[in-house]
Order: sequence, then C-alpha cells, then structure tokens
Amino acid sequence: MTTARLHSSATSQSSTKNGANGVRQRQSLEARHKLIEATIACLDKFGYADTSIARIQDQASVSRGALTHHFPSKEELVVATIDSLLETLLRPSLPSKKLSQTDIVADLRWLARNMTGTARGRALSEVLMATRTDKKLSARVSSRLTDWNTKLDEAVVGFYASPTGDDDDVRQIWMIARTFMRGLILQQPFTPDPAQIEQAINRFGALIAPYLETRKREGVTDA
Amino acid sequence: MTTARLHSSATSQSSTKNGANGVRQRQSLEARHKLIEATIACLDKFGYADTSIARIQDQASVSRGALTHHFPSKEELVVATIDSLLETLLRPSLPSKKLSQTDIVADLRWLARNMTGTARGRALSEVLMATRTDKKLSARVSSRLTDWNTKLDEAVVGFYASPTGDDDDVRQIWMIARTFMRGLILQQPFTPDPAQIEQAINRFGALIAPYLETRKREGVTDA
DNA sequence: CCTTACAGAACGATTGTTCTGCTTGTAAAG
DNA sequence: CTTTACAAGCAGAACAATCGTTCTGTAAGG
Repeated sequence: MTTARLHSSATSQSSTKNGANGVRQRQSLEARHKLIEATIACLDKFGYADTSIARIQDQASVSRGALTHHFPSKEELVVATIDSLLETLLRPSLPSKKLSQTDIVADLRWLARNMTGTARGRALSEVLMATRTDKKLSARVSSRLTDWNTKLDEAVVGFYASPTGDDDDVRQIWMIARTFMRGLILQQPFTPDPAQIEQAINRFGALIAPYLETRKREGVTDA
Repeated sequence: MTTARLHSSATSQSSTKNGANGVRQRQSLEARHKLIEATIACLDKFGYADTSIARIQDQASVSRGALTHHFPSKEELVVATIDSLLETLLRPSLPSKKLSQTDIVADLRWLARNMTGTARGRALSEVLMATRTDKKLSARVSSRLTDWNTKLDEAVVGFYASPTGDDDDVRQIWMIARTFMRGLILQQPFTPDPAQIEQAINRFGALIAPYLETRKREGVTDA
C-alpha cells in the first residue's frame, strides 16, 4: 500500500537543493520531461478529448509502468504539463529578449504566434478549455493561472505605459489583447484564410496602439 | 442488410414539402430535437471530451436504440447539433430585434452573452475547439462555418457602416469583435472576476466605436 | 540492503457501433 | 371501409476496443 505517490513533484522541479544530481535523479527528470513534452505534442495533435495515456506513452516511447510511476494519475500529468507550459510561455517575455519595446504590432504578432502558432500555445488552449468543465482539474490549476496572469501583467507594465499614466489601463489593454489572441484559435474554423487573420492582428494592433507608450528601458537598450 | 441509414437527414429538417405532417414524422422530429438539445446541454456541462453517447441518451431520456436510429454515429449527432447551434445563434441577430442599432457597447454585450453566457454559445465553443484536431468532423462542418460567418458579416454590414465608407472595414472590425468574444471563454480561467471581464468588454467597445457608424435603418425604427 | 526506477500484465468500467427483435403508423390492394 | 404488407420508429442486448488505474515482478543506483 501507499506505494509511491510521495514524491508528488509539487511545484515544478526539485529546484535549488541537491545541486549535484546523481544518475538516478537525472534519469528521472529526463523521463518526466519526455512525458510532459509528449503530452504537449498529443494535446496539439489530437486535442484534449483524444489525448489518452496510451497515446502519450506511445508518443514518449516510454513504458506504461514508467509513466504511472512518475505520474500516478492522468490528472497529475496534466497538471505538471500545465506548469511546464506556463513556465516556458512566460519566460521568453521576461528577459526582454522578445518584447521589442518599440513596435507594438510586432509584439502582438509575437503574442499571436506564441498562443496559436506553436504546439505549446495550442496545447495550453486545449487544457484551458478543459478546465471550464473539469472542476477537479480547475481546482488544481486555477491559482497557478491567475498568478501567471498577474506576473505577465507586471512584466508588460515594465515595458509599456499609458498616456494617462494609469498602469491599470496598460494591464486592461493587454488583457484584451491576450483575450483576442486566444480567440483566434476559436475563430480560425470560421476564417481559414491566414492572410485575413494576419490583417486582423495588424488592425487590432492599430486599435490599441494609441493607448500604449513605450516605457524608457533602463539597462538593455540593444542599440 | 442495409437496414435503415437511408433517411440520412442530410441538410437540416425535411423543410417545405409534405406540409401536412403525419404522427410518425412529428414524433421523429421531436426525438431529434430532444437529442440535439441534450447534446448541447452535455457539451456545456461536461465539455466535448466527456460528452459520451451514454450521457446524451441519459440527458435526453431516450433509449439507446432511438438515439442510434436517428443518428447512426456520434459524428452525425454532432454535425446536426452544430447546424442547430449555428441556426439559433444567427437568427436573433437578423430580424433586427436584438441588435440595438444605437449603442455599440450594448450590441457587444449581447454578443458576449451569446457566446459565453449561454449554454448554446459555450457548446459551440466546445465543438469549435474539437474541430481543430478532429479532421473528419472539420471536413463535415467547415463549409457551414464559413458560410455562417459570411452571412453574419452581411447582417452586420446592414446595421453598421464605416466612416471611411468601406464595408470591408466593418466586416473586419466585427470579425475582431467576435474573435475577442470567443477568447473570453479561454481567458476566464485567468481572470475569474466577472466585473473585470465586463470592464474589458466595455473598454473593447470604446476601442472599436470610433470606427463604426450606425446605418440609417429603413423600415423598423421601433420609435 | 533497501528504496527508487521501471516493465508489463490484469482490472473493471466505459467507449461507440452493430445487431436482433418488437411495435406501430401508413399506404396500397381488395 | 377493411385488410394486408411493409418500412419506420424504437427498445435493448451484445460487441470488440479502449479508457485510466492497480497490481506484481525485476533491475539497479545509493
């Protein structure tokens, strides 16, 4: 009884302590990573409804036993996958490498690509839709989602300012922008023409541009 | 062999011909309607992934035999449900009863309610997400979706005009609006506060309002 | 030596589909 | 109008396939 289940993985990886990893732990983390990546690939390819454990273990080329060892239930695997998705989708925007701090439309295009143009973005959309009805899953991840949203808001405020001086205005504009980008996935069946989608993105950028000002960047100016 | 399967139901109901319906046909249409409504309810309550035939027949209080008689496969039932959703979601906007032709923000609120505030709107979002990965389903409904989108565009052009005089601009603005509304479903897990959602809708209305003019309505003025 | 990492069989439950009957509306034949 | 025949409407069992989980057994790092 009680078998495994104690490692739980909790919040992200084992982080700081135990810096010098043994062979054991390294392989374990490798397997976990492979399974999470496989889950993302399946969510993107098959959608949430048809993402089964069998398909994931097939995609990851991992035995059923290994999978259930690392993730004793499907829910655990999905939660870990969401964690991974949030982390990688946030990171590139924080180190100022991606947000171009000059062209709002370029930033929007990057946002669109991140949300609908990559496997990770589409996979996240799949699980977001699932959380609407799956209350058990929703309870597990809702706080992480709101936290992530807040963190993203703060990052954006670091890059942009409102002509009115109200930072909440910047947050609202970018919340609207993110909502619009997410909607693209659901709008695509109606508007299959990629050119039309891109035009809409550009136009949307023009709509919000007057309400955003580039904030003076200290440090990295890249010039 | 060949049993049933020939009635097929094809495009929507039997329509015009055979105006004086017999008892037989009436009951049949009733059963079909009950099943479609049950499917919508299940999609809303359980999501696409957990909407099984067993659950649908339970929700509809209909025997398994009756269900398979009317819809020989799950795909048929889903396609018929999509047809029903598109029809009822388009109708109220056409007869000029709902679009208020005066307050753009009010129209947007109606749009938001239609897409995220009703069971039918949420059910449609579920199947839209499913069509992304289910190519068989996508092939069955994609033309209906694009047609519906075009029809909606034309209806909107009847209500609004662009200051530039370009109708395509109206179409683009409203396509952006619909995309934004659809995105609300996916943004809600990040932003659970309904007040914040409503503020965003109002703000979005303010963003697009300068680019839309009320067209003079001939006929019904309601005053 | 003992716990972790993994392999794979076995589990009952549920999936969507197919099939066999029974009832009954309906329309043609008498 | 009655009779007869046939297909439509429906009920429910049976189907193989797949679902997610649990279990037993083996290998190896610490």
